[in-house]
Amino acid sequence: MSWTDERIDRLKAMWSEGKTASQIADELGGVSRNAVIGKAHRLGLDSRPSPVKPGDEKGAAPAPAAAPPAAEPRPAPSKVKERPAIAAILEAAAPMPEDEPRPAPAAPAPAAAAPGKPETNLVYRSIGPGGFIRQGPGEQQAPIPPAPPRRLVPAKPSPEIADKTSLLELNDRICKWPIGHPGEPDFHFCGQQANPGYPYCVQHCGVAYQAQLPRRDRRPPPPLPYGGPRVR
DNA sequence: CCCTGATTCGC
DNA sequence: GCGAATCAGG
Repeated sequence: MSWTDERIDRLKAMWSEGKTASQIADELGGVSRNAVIGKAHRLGLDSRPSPVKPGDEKGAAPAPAAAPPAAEPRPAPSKVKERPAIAAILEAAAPMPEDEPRPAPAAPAPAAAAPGKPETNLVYRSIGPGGFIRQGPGEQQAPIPPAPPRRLVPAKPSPEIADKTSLLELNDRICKWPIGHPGEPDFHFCGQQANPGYPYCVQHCGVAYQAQLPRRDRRPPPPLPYGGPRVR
């Protein structure tokens, strides 16, 4: 597999959505997690919290009196990873200056919502059975770093069709909107009268067909063929 | 062990 | 440019 423009776009999108490299690799298919990470870096996508990158490092506060070891050149190719003795000494010698101006603990934490600013525009776009979120074409990264609190709900069919509509009962006149997840005991379909010409009822058409933003080259919409997060 | 992302380096 | 191998933290 090669990195076509299309695949690169998808990579960028998913990367900025916060998908893990593994997820992205899975959805793109044909590439490994490493390939995704490698590509992301080559593209200059912003790096994400990595377990191995604490952020800052030494240099910010060198040991007070101790020595500036002046970047010891990597010595022998020995397999020794660190020398515990040295590490311990450095650690002990650096009693953490901590002269930073601490914010007063009494400072109120208004958190997300500033008083004068009512949340103007929510960016939730849609949550279909796949539960995906769309945003304007211009917006590159999701303004929702914390995972959206979406959670699929039991979603009962209306009382009139309390008896579940099974796969075998589907025809082109009834809504085929899936309720639940395939394989689960109560998985069934909406079963309402379908919106003529569409596979779903009016309500579910409203969910399934979002107003398409003016987009010249249409991107394949959701990476999720079906499914969404399983609710357990 | 599993997961994660970062980096290296031969191709 | 690509990505497997490797590293290293959670």
